[in-house]
Amino acid sequence: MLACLSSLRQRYRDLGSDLEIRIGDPATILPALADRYGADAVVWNVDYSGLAREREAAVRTSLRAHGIDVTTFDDVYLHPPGSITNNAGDPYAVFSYFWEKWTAREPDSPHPSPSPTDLYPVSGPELPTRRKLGCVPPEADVPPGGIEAGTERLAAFCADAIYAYDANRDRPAANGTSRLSPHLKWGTLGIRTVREMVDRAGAEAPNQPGADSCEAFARQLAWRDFYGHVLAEKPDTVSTAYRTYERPIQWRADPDGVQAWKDGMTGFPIVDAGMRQLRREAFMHNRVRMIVASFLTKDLLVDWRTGYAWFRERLVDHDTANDVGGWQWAAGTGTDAQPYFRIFNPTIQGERYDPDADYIRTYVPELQGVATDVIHGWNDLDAADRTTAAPAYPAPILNHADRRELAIEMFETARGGD
DNA sequence: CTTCCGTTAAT
DNA sequence: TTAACGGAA
Repeated sequence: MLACLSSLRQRYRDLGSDLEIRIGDPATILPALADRYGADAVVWNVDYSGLAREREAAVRTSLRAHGIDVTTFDDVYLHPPGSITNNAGDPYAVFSYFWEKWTAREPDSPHPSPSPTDLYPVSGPELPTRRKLGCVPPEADVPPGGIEAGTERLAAFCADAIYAYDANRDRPAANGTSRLSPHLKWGTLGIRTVREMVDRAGAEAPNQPGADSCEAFARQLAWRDFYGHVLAEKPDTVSTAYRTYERPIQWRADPDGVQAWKDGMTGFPIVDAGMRQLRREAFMHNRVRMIVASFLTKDLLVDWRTGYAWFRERLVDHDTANDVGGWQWAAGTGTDAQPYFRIFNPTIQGERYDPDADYIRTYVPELQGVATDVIHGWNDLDAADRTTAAPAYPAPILNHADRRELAIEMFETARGGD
């Protein structure tokens, strides 16, 4: 966020103005600023979460009371929440049909930047420090932020890696994802610009697999729009289940298990690698996000909201709609008709998506010199062999097969069975 | 025009 | 298991 503010401030300075930064209640600060500069109107892009909408309503009321006009734009999504419905006019609860409608719809072109006339010579307080903002995690090694970094990342991705996206996207060691999520979250890339570049890459694709790969990436942009639709339609789903069961799901309290999960000390290598990447980089590969989410909810049997809160605190790309959507999907309380008993096996996931265990070794130093089959077989090794292979790495903290049975039972009970 | 199935497919 | 569709009733 600080890198983004710094980048935006530089843009205004280059134009002979500045960015004025205030911290506090926008319903008080914005009318005061508008008065001070004699502004007729305040303009912003709409945010769609429940809290954001409450905030906006308060700011709007306050500005109107001061006789100041408000204009808002839909800028976050390609197709704004509510704009895509099923044939009955209702919101979609399943992605695949949403995707059909989404692809059939012509997207807007990028909007031109406002022309810089009548800029004021403002001077606000300096950027706050990470420490002053209470940044968590202060130690994380985050990628460069800001408009320039975002533009560079998009250009680099669309020039090359996007053609291998479909082949690499589920291989965390390949690092083949776009890494655009922080820029989409912080607004340092416009979604229409992203879509335009992706479409252009698709049109210029050297072959059919390349074009299909670009479409596979566009599908991820559609997921983002989909979860935006879902959250705007049901803002309560930030804290309550999208799908309700007959009885409340009996999640467990397991503070030790949750701590091991957060620390990357569960003894399931792919889970631990993901959780440590999160601490180290404030980022996690998306395939691994699904694996760790399944582990928390279906192996530790802990409420998805505990996991969501941790992601919200640690992820540089935390986005309410995406993270709530993803967590509820993994927990079996969300959109997309899924058999509730579909539970990830962390060992099989590790073998399938990190076959050479390179991702695991990158983030779990205790396993650095350990053979691939020993890493993937960690669950079945006996204690003596574990100690020999990697004395500092923990034994599995639970039995997946047992927990899988308990998870199924937990959902059977919630459905109203015995 | 509404409701009732059969079909399809699901990060 | 179930949303969504679409043709049949």
